[in-house]
Amino acid sequence: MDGRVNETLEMDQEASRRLKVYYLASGAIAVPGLLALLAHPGIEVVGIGTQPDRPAGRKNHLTPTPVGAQAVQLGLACDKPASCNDPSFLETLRKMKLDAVVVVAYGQLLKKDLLGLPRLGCVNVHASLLPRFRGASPIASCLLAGDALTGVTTMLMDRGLDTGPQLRLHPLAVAPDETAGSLEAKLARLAAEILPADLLDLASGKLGPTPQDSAAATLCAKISKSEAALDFSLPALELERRIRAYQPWPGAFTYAAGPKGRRRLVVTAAACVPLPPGAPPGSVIAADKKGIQIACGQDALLLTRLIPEGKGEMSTADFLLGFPLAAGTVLSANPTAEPPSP
RNA sequence: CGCGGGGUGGAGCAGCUCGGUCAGCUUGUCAGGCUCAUAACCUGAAGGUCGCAGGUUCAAAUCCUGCCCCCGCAA
Repeated sequence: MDGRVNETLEMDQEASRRLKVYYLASGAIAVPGLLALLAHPGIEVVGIGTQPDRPAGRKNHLTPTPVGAQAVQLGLACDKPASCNDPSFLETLRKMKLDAVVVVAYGQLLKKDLLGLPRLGCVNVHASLLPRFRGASPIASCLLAGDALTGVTTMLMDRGLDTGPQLRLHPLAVAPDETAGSLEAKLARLAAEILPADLLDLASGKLGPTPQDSAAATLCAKISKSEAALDFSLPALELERRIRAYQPWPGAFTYAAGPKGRRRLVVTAAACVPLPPGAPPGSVIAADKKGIQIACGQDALLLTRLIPEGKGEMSTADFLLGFPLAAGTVLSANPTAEPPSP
């Protein structure tokens, strides 16, 4: 390549000072960070790696990860190793003489050889204030817990799951109506803002790793779809948090019986309203322009927006115009039988 | 070729199996009325190429073919 010659000539200039990083990431939350690094004059992104394309979507077509898709859009090459610990992939990285590997929502564990490969190590951006919510679902977990504050943490990776020494914590306030989707977008933006500086500060020695307080650590597991079934025997407060935490995925849902049979409803917005105990959980207290009010284990949940199966998102008021729900109807997460089932 | 639902006045739906007063219902908008007042009630009005393009037919929202878009499941 001709470019390489020029690069060499300018080595003594800024080129030699540019931090050479490899970006290893998959999820949407990692996309703004990639763009930020690409745009930063002090950083050279020498490669991008992501998880292999997987069958996804309604046609089960092979689909790239959000990061992979972004790379295509930018016209950049993108590695998709089946495993990032494969010797052949490690060899590719070694040749790049990397200062750092940046890992954001990648989805694979990095093993010892890879962790020790870059000069400065592997830097991870995690979507919580560590050591709280180590693991796979920090964003949803934060909403489920009702935390008012979360953020992103940069850390040097070690062999544990989000256990490496932290570099910096960057807090972010959680809005009362925050959903996993909105929070992810905010955290992605925050990550993009702070990532270049944290990397450069690490390189210059301005920033050093601090061990996490493991005693205060909490773990969060991957979300399973079954969690998204609304169990109205729980308190309304709890359910309202779930609706936000599981939005847009997997989508908190229930079923309602209508003229055409049971219909799956994904609830996208709801509010808690006080209700004296007594009504059976899941029963409709009222269904009007304000929404569908449903009795819960404690208080009631006012559903205000939902996605009926096969339709787009709509307000419950609109939904009711074409799907009348009488007070007393019982909603259940069980798709087949009536509530009193085996 | 993973399974399935849907695109009908601004919004949510019915009608499609058995083509022909079916362009209907609820809601919203506007006007008028009732009322101390109203998100309540009554009367009236405006507003639609029935997703797009072909085809069959005397006649298609309704049957046939192709395409576009949206959504639930699964992954």
